Amino acid sequence: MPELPEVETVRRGLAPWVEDATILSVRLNRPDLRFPFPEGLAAALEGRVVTAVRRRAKYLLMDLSDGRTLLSHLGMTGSWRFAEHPIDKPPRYYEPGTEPRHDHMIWELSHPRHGRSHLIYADPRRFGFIDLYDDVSTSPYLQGLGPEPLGNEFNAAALARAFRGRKAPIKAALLDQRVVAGLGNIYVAEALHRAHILPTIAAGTLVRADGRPKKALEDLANGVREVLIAAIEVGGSTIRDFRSVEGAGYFQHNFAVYDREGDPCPTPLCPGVVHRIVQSGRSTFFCPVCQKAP
DNA sequence: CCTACAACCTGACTGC
DNA sequence: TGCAGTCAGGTTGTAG
Repeated sequence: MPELPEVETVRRGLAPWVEDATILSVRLNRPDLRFPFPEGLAAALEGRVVTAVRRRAKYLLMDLSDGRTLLSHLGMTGSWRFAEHPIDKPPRYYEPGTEPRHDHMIWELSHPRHGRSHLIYADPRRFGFIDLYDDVSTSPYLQGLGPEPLGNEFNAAALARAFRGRKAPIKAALLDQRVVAGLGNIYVAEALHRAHILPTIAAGTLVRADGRPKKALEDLANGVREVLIAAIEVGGSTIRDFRSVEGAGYFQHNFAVYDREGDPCPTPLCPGVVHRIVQSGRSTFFCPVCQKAP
């Protein structure tokens, strides 16, 4: 899935075209994604205006004119895109026999300035999901999420509070959405490399005995922020099948370590080579020379 | 509290 | 060309 930069890229791509648009019709091509679609989803959406497109962690939130909010998670392979073809006679979405297999939900939109369009949610692996709330802040998915890494509450002190006493490897701890919300396998690897921290060390070793953060945690908080900002600036990463609303992102060309096993470490003057190990079943990429224990 | 692993799915790629 | 095996950006639940 899309991690935070990819979801933010999707949000920015959707917002200008979807905010203020009326959902004229909703077509569901199957009953479920990872979970069943909410009861009466199509009827609940039809006739509503989308008033805002927001993001929290890796969740996309669409506020509706009746006060409800649609929450969507893209899983590993979910995407929102507009139909490429001209919209003439809805609801004839595709030529017979040419319908893409994974276009699971299609909205017909009418926008006061941009006119009509079809917005499609596709998801080959169907790890994504959609839900609808009267008050989205009550959604169990949003409960317990850590701070937004680009918000004011995220800093070294927040990391120190979360990591104090924890023996889990720092890589696993950063993937924990309760610690900081929105990081995934790619950006954890990149942030740890920027901060020159070995992914295998226990998270608690970055906290001083008095509970205050060691210098390395300042570097880590900065590394997280910097890598996310840099990725958002170029539209996120496009690997395998991720696409933003408007097309490809380019951050994959800037990976320092992710999926670069055997490549020279890009840290200036570092003679190291990128290694790959497996931690809790997932690949970790790092440089064993310039990434160290504190 | 911790780790490992399986499960949910399809598609892309590798090696034989 | 085909086929089996492996791996993939996430989350959740289980067992140990």
